Amino acid sequence: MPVCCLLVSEDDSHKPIQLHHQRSVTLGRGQKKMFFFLAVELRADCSRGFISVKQLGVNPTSVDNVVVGKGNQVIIKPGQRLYMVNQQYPYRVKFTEDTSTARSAADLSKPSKRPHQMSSEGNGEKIKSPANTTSTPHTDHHRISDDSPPPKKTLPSESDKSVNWSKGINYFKNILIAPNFYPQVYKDDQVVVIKDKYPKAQYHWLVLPWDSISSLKALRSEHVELLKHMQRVGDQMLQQCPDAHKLSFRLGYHTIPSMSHVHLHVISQDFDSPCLKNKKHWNSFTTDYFVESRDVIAMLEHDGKVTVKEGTSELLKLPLRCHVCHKEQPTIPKLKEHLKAHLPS
DNA sequence: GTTCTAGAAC
DNA sequence: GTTCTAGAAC
Repeated sequence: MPVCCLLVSEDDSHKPIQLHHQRSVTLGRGQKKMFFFLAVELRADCSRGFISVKQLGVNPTSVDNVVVGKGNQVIIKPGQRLYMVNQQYPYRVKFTEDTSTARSAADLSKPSKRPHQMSSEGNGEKIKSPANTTSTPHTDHHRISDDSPPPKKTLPSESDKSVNWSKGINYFKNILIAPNFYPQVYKDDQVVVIKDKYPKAQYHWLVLPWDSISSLKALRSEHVELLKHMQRVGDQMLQQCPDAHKLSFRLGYHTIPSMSHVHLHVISQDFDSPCLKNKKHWNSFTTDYFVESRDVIAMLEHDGKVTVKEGTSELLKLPLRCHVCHKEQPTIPKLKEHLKAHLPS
């Protein structure tokens, strides 16, 4: 077969993917089962000049304006545009005899590849953010975007209806497939940073590893470097935060997170947010329910694991106490009124 | 994780 | 009467 089929990334995020005649290639099917939702199966027919596209996972795939849908298969011909992950990654089909610029699709479907790499290569890739497209002077190849404080009210979204926040996989699914509502402010080959959908302070980011770690209990010595990296990335968020000089921040973990995917909270200590509504919210950030990132790392280095004291969940029921002056407050509204006194002028 | 709401607290 | 919380439902 003299003709070669190429899937060309329109945003030039990587070299064209070469597809061989009648040989199925699955993109986005990583080592981790949780990423199966991203998978798309491609099979080129070089003699007839089309690629059949089958959406295996829930990752919204579309050809031009037509959504493929999970389990469905469509044909894409030269001139048509294939989108993966909610119109994020556009591709065009090209049939050519020149294979010099192509990168074998086999490379992309290796099990060790993480799914977000299906669109680009290397560490610290840039992130498209509709909110802000300026680069920061702090990094050469990382783009950190949208450093404005969170809006007082969050926008409703279609995807919210399908969110089950208690399951890490769904949380991840939404981070990846609905980037407009879960803006990725940074990502590299190890982690992704998003703004907390329901920020409990003026600045509240989550640093999530691509590789799923269910809870602090699952952490082992081998995770030390990842956790250190997460903390560095968290610190980097502060470097580009315009209010970092006047606000204080804490970086840490909830000992018993409701979301089953280890994530580092980077949160300013003003706790000035309409999303902070109840005792559980407050105590989860101001009691020992919240453990400092450095303490988790130290524990892991020292003991090879992280132990959570029994009865930690009871801390969430403690009376409301100001984290600055430790004065007890009777209700959330009173606490919020009190906190204003500690805000920087 | 959030939203909703009955009933406790005031 | 209103405000606020806590627990069920999602």
